[in-house]
Amino acid sequence: MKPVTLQEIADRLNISVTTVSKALKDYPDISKKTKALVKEMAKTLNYRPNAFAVNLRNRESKTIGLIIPEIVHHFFSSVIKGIVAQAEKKGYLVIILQSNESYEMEKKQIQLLLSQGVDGILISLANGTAEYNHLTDFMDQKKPLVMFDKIAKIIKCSKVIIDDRKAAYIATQHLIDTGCRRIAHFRGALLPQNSIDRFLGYKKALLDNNMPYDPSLVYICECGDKSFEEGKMNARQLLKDHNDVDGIFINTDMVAIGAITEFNEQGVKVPDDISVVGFSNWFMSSVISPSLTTIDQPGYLMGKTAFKCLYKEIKQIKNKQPVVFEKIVLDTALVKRKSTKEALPQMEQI
Amino acid sequence: MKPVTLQEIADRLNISVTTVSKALKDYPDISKKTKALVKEMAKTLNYRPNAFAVNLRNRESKTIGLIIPEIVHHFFSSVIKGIVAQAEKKGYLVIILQSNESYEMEKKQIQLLLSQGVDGILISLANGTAEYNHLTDFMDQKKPLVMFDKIAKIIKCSKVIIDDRKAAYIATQHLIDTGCRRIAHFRGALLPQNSIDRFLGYKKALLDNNMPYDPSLVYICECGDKSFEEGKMNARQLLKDHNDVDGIFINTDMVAIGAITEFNEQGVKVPDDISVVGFSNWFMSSVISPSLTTIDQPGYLMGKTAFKCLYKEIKQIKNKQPVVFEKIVLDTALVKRKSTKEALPQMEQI
DNA sequence: GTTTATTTCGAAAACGTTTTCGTAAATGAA
DNA sequence: TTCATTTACGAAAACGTTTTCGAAATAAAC
Repeated sequence: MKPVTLQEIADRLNISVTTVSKALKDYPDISKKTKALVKEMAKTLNYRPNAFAVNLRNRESKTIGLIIPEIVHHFFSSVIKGIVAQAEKKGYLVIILQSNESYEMEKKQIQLLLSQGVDGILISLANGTAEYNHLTDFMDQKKPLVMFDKIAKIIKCSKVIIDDRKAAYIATQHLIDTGCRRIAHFRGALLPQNSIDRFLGYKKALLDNNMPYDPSLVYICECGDKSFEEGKMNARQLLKDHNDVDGIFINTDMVAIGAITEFNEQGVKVPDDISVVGFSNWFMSSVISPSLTTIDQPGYLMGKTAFKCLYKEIKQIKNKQPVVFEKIVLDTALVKRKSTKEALPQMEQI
Repeated sequence: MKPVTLQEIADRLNISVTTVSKALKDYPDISKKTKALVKEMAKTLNYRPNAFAVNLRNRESKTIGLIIPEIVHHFFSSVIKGIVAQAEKKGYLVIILQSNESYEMEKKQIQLLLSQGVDGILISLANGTAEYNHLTDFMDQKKPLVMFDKIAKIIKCSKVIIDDRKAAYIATQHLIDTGCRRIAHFRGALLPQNSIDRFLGYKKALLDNNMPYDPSLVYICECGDKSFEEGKMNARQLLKDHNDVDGIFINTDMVAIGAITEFNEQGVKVPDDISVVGFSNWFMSSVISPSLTTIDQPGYLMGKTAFKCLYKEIKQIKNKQPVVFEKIVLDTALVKRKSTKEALPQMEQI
């Protein structure tokens, strides 16, 4: 009942462990006859190499770690799917951990992955992360780390992102193009780079259109697991504070859906009274009423790309080649739906 | 720059590897002084045990495998979250694989996990799975496997499920209680147990209420990643086939949302013309219009429970205790929303 | 027939840890 | 002092694999 080892095969064939090992790996210095014999025996005994021994010997686990802020999340679960699918193709397995947007957890988890001996890490930073020693600790072990979506500009490693600033600019411009003249912004937490960039894109679009930037129109939400409620609350507050707002660009779809729900309940017409643009293109956004105009964020592709990037670096390190860090920017697209009005004909076109 | 080992610590302190190992693990036959010395040195050198060596020696990886049909799925991602959280508490890491509802993939993935040396497997079966040798292969290695949600009755192992039949009965009864007299059912694929059970619950509710069971009112959908379209298609077909149907019990929320969308587009009023009850209670269901009456399925709890169950068995096997298989049935609840009418006063109550 | 090249195999070390068992030194009892 | 006990440590084997290196055995070349 014991698992069968190389020794077992060797004994049965009256040859050495060395020969068995080599035969199974098609070393050129083993005769065809022996190879056939060994492989047959391995098959009949249903031999499978002991991963622990292989790992120890080869100093690699064919396993990578993945840390994300939140698993129950349309975007992130799409990313997971992309990563897992691509990893499996290359014979890699993925260990998933959830930081819950907490720096402390993230730190612990990196240590955990380090002591588990993963070959690399893919990470999307927690909102609370402002220090990066845990990340550099990992990279100091000559192991690759690739950041995606929520990154830290300051850290030297490969990154897979979208152009948040540009996407936010386009989203805001769309509000302007469809007639909005006083546009609010529900931004994300203060630290994350993408939340900052989206805010900057929003601001730039206003200024480029000669519209004043008014800080009192910017509301903050953490975008954690209470996003929906945050959206409702912010919307309620906005209606109290400003009765002249006719458009909002919102950091993420779930918050936008909360806001739309609040507007619906209060009898505020979307888009006639207020237009709304979200961010991420959750599936849900296409089925709510009115359906949500939003920025499509390629989660699956981002996961796939991030793994490819990590894989490349794992290989480079293994082959003692210099690793060159990449910054890959994926395309986004504005998805026009019913939460914004039809675009007005532009002056230039008349 | 090499990772520090027990040997390194031993050399620096002029003691043996054995003593270092024992000191770090607080063996009683090492003096307090030596222990202190060793631990201090370990700390200053930032020693961390080589997981590969530990695994090899201890024959365990502190890692479990998780196979689910689909990652981008509200219910399953909730399950993942529950599993990962609970596993981390116990020092276990979770490797995730997605079967894509394919038996072939599922089989390959079990082999992969086996050769990776996971300590146990949690699995929710693919729709296509009708043979179970890959599962018994794994269990033959004296390693525990726990099934959840989509299970196979025939396999002897622990299971964490809900009472699908009862839940479906309650859902159908609710349609009857609110005045529906001709009730259709969009069922899931043919093989999965839960899809069968939900169908049986639907049927029994009809018969218990002296309503005829009409097979032509049962539509099948695969409930894969095309669920939304399936819901729309089935709804369209239903409207063509039967103009007298006034209620539908639908196997899963995403399909129900597709159906409601189709009804909305065709001007069929929900719930006035047709009432709809879904299954799972995706978050989305609370925000679509009309909001969806559905069965709440405790994903997070199911994940948590499944891991606990697996963990118990891992311990039992390690301690050479007999393992007793459990069948844990979690509670569900009917969530009444706007896609069904108010319940009629019952005769008995008048 | 001798030398050289080629083919085929195996001994042994290494990866880093854990644990059994033995033993020397220190302590206690007599 | 002597014997028994306790305390503190280390040698060595084991986990199963991979790879280097050397050595037979065979074939080829002269």
